[in-house]
Amino acid sequence: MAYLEIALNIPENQTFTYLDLPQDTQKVSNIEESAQGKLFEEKKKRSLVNYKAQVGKRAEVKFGNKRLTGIIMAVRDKLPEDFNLAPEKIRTITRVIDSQPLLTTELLTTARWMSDYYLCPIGEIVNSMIPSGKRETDAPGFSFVEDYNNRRDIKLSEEQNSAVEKITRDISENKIHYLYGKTGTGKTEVFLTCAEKVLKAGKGIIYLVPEIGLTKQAIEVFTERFGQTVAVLHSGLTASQKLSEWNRILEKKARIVIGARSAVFAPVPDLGMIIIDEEHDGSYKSNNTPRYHARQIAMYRCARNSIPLLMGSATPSVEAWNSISNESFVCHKLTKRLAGGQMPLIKAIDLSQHNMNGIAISPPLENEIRKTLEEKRQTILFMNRRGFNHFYRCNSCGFELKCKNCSVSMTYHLSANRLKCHYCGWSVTPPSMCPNCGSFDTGYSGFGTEYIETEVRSKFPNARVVRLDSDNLTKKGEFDEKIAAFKNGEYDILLGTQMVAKGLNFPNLKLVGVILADTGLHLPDFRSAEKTFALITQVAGRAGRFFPDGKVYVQTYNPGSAPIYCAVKNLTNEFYSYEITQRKLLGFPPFSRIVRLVFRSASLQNAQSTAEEAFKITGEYFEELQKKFPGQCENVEILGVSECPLAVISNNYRFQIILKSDNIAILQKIVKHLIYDYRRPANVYIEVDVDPNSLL
DNA sequence: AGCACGCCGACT
DNA sequence: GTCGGCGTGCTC
Repeated sequence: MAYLEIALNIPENQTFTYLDLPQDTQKVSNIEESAQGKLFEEKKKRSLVNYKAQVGKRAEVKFGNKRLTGIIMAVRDKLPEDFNLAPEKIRTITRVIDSQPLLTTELLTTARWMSDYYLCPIGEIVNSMIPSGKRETDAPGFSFVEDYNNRRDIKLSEEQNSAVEKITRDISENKIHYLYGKTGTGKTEVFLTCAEKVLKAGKGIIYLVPEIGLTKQAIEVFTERFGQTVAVLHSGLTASQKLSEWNRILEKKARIVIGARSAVFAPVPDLGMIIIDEEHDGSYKSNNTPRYHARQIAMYRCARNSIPLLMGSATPSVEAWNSISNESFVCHKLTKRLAGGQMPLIKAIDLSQHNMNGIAISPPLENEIRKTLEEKRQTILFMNRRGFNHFYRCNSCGFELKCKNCSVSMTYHLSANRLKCHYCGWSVTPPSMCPNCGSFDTGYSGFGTEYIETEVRSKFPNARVVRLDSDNLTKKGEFDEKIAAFKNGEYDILLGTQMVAKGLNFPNLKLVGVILADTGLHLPDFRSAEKTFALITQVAGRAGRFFPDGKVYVQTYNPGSAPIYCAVKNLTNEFYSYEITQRKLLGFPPFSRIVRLVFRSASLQNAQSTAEEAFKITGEYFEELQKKFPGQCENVEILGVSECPLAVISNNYRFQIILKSDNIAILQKIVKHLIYDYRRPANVYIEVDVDPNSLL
């Protein structure tokens, strides 16, 4: 009799023990499968086939009175010594689903590490790794370009060649390489050539792109280059299609996996390299449990497999820039623009110099749009995130009120008529007189996207306007359709959020307008400057690449703020050294580590009181640890309880506690104690976010 | 996560 | 007197 340890997708930090089915009901060998022929196929369709139990396969079990699918974590012939459940309670599994393990031992090791690091039950981890497909299908997820011989001969520049040479010099060494170069300097070609070399050495590759970067064109580039050996994992695939791609990878039929965040779990045998394109992109961080960062997982897998990790971006994350500076990443620079494109004219429009009462488009931008329309060329207007918050601002001097403790913008709360810091909870009554210049002309800033659309349509009644944001994109493929239509010249003005900022080339585009660069800047979030800088720089880079006579207009109330000034003037080094100094000063990553706890509930009282109880528990446990391990817990800060900047999301009230330290292990220990040894009220959900990407 | 069990308010 | 609210606890 074999006992199976099974991880189920439930929010409990434990596995469950089941009995394996008796041997004679198992269909083990392939010979048997083919001999049984039709009968086997029929049974397979009706999900009646059972396979030999093995670690990494899925098993169907009865749990309580429902059917669940779990992952086999261990197969044992005896119960463990410390097993303290009545043996008669152990049930027998319904069946083993897979003929071959879906999770390799390498991935199971990664899963256990993730469970510890991200403080998430192992069952939830392994279930987030595998595609949720129930049955395999033969339908491919995309169409192949059949011809291998079709490959164009691409000549690399000297810079590109030298980068490839250095990166692939030793591919059995765990080095982290960073390919830094502005848009248009040919990073993709370096990535592809490195991938090709690793492939030739008989090893597999994972190539990660941001969610919105995984477009039809991107997939075409890959399949054209590598043909059948490419597997694509993207959100457009059905669960079964994902599963069949997964199996092609396991069987080594596909050796290059391209995909968004979750493709970092691809079960590539003999993995030889992981490549992360657009490393700075926020979509690499998962926004639900487990809240992992694909870069972190990639680092772990590469270290364990002793293989290189290759990342690249024109606007590295501040963490990455810091690692480049202190030489823990090996940097390779690309400086020459290949297609001869040039930086477009970038101009900041200081909104405090214009009467912006009730309008979002300043006269200079309006004039430029008009000119562009007259020339029968196209305009893109970028709106940042929906303006959800209001910030105190002086209309005379542009002064904005920031928290004295945290240096983040204070958010106005109408109900309490107070300005609050969402980071530490400190609050003040809004001053009627500007503390900077004494003016009484103070107010609150913030735009809505619908409002801007209305304004554009009324200012340019004859222009054909299309809006692209995640709110109005419900149907799959609608994004591609609208983009294609704009490219075709069916529209004159494209209104979009950041999703339009990347990887798009429009031959007839002339003008790019950023409606309000400050929106991002004002978010009470330590990454807001970095994000603002990256957005403007990326927009400008794309623009210059595809339309040499193009113009980029950046509207702002803070033309002098570091991220906006540096982005507009193309002062990259200056921006990063400024931002790194700021982070050091305020003790933010990469100079500290953060774990964020969010308590959400439909009941405000429950959310708040649970957060306060948790605050007490973590505080007490921290004191205990201090006594037990003196000297190790010097730099721990527990901040809270405060309302989240996004205080209500889909009718759930949100409160947060922020734990900060330079020692992540201590924070993990404290939070582990809270979430696994304390029973929260059932109607309060605790989000645990290790290394949060934002504090909203 | 679901789902059952169990103890207090408004109704045929 | 019941029907049903959702708070607490368990599932191998």
